[in-house]
Amino acid sequence: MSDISLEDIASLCKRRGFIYQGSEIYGGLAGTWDYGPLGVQLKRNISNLWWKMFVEDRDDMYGIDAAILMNQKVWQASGHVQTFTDPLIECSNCHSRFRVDKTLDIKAFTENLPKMQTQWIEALKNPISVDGTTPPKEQVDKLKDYVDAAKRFSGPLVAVYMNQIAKVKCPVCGQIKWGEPRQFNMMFKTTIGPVNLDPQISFKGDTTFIKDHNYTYTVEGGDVQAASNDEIATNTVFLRPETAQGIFTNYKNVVDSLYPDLPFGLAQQGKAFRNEISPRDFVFRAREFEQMEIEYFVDPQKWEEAFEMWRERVHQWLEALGLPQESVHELEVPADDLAHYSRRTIDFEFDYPHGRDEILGLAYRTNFDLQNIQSASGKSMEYRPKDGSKPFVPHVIEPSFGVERAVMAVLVSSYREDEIKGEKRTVLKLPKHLAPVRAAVSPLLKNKPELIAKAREVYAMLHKEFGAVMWDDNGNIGKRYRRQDEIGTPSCVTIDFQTLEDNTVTVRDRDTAEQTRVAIADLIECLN
RNA sequence: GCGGGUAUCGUACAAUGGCUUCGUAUGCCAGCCUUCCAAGCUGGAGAUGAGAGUUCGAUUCUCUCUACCCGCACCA
Repeated sequence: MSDISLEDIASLCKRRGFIYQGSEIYGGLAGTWDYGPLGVQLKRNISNLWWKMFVEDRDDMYGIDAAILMNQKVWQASGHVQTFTDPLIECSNCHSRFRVDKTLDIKAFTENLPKMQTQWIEALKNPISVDGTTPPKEQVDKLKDYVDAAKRFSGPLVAVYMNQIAKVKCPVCGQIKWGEPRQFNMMFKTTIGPVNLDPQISFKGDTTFIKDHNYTYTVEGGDVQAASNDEIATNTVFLRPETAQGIFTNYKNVVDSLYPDLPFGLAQQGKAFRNEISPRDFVFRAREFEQMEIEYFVDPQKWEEAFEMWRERVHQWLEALGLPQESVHELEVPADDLAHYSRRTIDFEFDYPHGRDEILGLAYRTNFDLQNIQSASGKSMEYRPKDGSKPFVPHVIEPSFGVERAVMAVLVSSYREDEIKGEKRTVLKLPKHLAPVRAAVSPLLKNKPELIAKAREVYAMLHKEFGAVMWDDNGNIGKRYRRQDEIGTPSCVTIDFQTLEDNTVTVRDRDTAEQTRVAIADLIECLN
């Protein structure tokens, strides 16, 4: 990538009304971003293009728009509740998971930690094993992992990780094969209805049980103790961490109402929320973001051809965004890194200023989600082929897109600093179909009423045709061109004295700075 | 979450324990001027992220918080 920095982009975005820090006036809120007039137009142009390419232009695709708030069972069935809880460690042997801070005694390790870290770091500098030979690479790498983990986690987490060395056994299987401790819960929680309802009180012997929405208390001899805050209250709902589940939960509705031929897909655009530990890199990783997702339902025998079809479509999409081919990379996720539900995944990556990073994903999710819904709801997710052959639960190919990541990639790849006649300029070479302002209309001079009047006519005409057309009579003509360059306006239309005589205008091109004389009658066609 | 850095008009930078509380450029607003690539003139609005502390006095020193950037980690 070039030497464009994220700060250059962020600065331009703020200065020209694309993107602002969320809640900025109150000091901001980490991981949130607000779109200004130009930003929202750019973003919409991108998501509208997506909708057109993947829904409207296809016979096998249908749109839906599910609620953000969904029954908590959605997230229980999908596995999100289970895996998105407090810091956990997993036993790699029996896959039991434990609350790091509750399950294990950690005092001894905490005390020994600094010493152990020092020893490890020293050992890494000169990796020689007890018998004087160089240890195998895997062993050294493993040791590096330990040190990384030690640096990464503080307090109880580190301590638990130390258990690997300190021979604390898994309470379930007795083995010592702990994975890394992890913070799992990334779902935002909220509550439906009033929270402080009257608690239910019951008695048994000398003990009083008080249960309200979030806690069960036991009262013995005057002490009240929280006995459990682990269970999810019935009025708890989660903000969706992905839009995909809104599609899966409506699969049956769509089949029942439209009965599309297989294969078919459902598409959805919408906000999703993740409580990221550290939002980063401008809008790349935010706590509130927008996804565009497709679940494409297929006969399990035919998943590979569908996968290849989408892989090709994804490339067409990236091309339509105007991203340079050399900045886009496919990363085949290795089998042992695949999510448990996936049998194949390709991450599509883009060269952002902060490094190569994921812009979208393409995953074969098998029938994992529909199967889960079927078991959890007790309702059949089977598809009955119209030829009378045996019903089955369809498998799924999932292309998943992040809107902000697309916006950012488009901005990055169109941002240029070049020169016109020895003067520096900043220009966004946005594809014409994405530019927030399609064209700007200017009277050559601001103090000549006849020019203004004519320019207003032209502006009205173009505004009616394209909508996103800007009137600009600020400063002199050169300034206006530069201003429009900076926001990526592809064409500037200028009304001069010749216009008054022959009804032609000059159209100035953003990229070449060349001007052509065009009859007003041909203008719309010319700008198209 | 860990470590490092930053925070001054919209933007990019400057300066200062006080004196009239802050300069420059650009942008912005009003007016004039201007016949195609950031010309010029006049006038104007606009800032020390938030909160505490030290001090006679803090934008400046200290602490806390918040946000962003960089390096890790995380990204199911």
